[in-house]
Amino acid sequence: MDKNTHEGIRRELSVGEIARRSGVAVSTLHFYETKGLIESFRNRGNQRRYPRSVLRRVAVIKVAQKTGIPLAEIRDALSVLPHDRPLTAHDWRMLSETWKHKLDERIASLTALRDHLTDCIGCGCLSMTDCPLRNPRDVLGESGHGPLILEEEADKGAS
Amino acid sequence: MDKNTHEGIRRELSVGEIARRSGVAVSTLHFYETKGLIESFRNRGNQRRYPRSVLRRVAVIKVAQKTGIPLAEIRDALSVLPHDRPLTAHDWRMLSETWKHKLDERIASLTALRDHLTDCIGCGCLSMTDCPLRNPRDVLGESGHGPLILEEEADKGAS
DNA sequence: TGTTGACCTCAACTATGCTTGAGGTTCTAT
DNA sequence: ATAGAACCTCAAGCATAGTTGAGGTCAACA
Repeated sequence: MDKNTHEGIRRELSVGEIARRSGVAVSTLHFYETKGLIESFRNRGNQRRYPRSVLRRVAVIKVAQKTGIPLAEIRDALSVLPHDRPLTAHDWRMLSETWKHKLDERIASLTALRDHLTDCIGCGCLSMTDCPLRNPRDVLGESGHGPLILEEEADKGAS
Repeated sequence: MDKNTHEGIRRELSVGEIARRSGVAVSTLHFYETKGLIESFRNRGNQRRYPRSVLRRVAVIKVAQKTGIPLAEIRDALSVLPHDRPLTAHDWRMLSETWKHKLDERIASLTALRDHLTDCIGCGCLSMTDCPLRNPRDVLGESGHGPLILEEEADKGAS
């Protein structure tokens, strides 16, 4: 009677239910699974079944994404936590504090950029040597491609 | 004598020179050209030549990118400006003010997110209905995919 | 029992922002 | 004149974050 059908107390949720409850597409859940962010087991018909804890996990993933953390990093952060038990308050504190720091850094970078931009709206120099907007040292190390060789607009002699 | 060779007064720069002076790769300049962000003319051997004004243009592109503006939008913003004359102080003020506003918004979003995160570090609820972190209304409309249908964790009856 | 919706896999496609490589040409210095 | 650097085009590849579609199976309700 009412074990895993109709409505009732279900500990196992299907992919469609997770999708509806978490607000992400079914294809995204499949995708997250291939990337190791979430896990499922299968029922005898090979359909995915999830423990309720995956709902929390997906919620955490979405929050982390909003802060700008790439999926691979989210996966690594979550990888220390077992898939089959809900995240504890402690787990969440660890994760959210780490991510908050990163977010703080991102905000600081963008704020610095904005301040430079504000200063430079009046001047418009964009000099590679002088303008803080052009200086790659302080603002946003978003791509780790190593230092660019920045030769300068050294020939000021052009008429 | 010394017209376009060796060193001297060159108004026309090759792609390699632009790359060195602006700090972007040659391939990137080609790419920007295909995307309509910059333009070049050709010498009689079919090699690209650029007016010096493209240096400023590339500088502006890089700054805009740092603020998180996608290339297509940068292209549109720059499209109203002629390629063959340097950006004026006025041009720059228009562009940088627009971008500053967007940057302000981004910062505001991220700051709101961080504040929610700070609040939620202690609670860890992540409730879809109650938690500001889960509420999609205020934070970061980064993807314009339309509103998600967010059904809720409505069955609180699970043991 | 039958139909229909939900599910399965796997490959291919989207978009952004480039880089890399092959195969060939041009420029510049000596 | 010739070597080598710099340039050309075009196609393919990479990384991120997914979506879409084809072809087929399963589950749940009537």
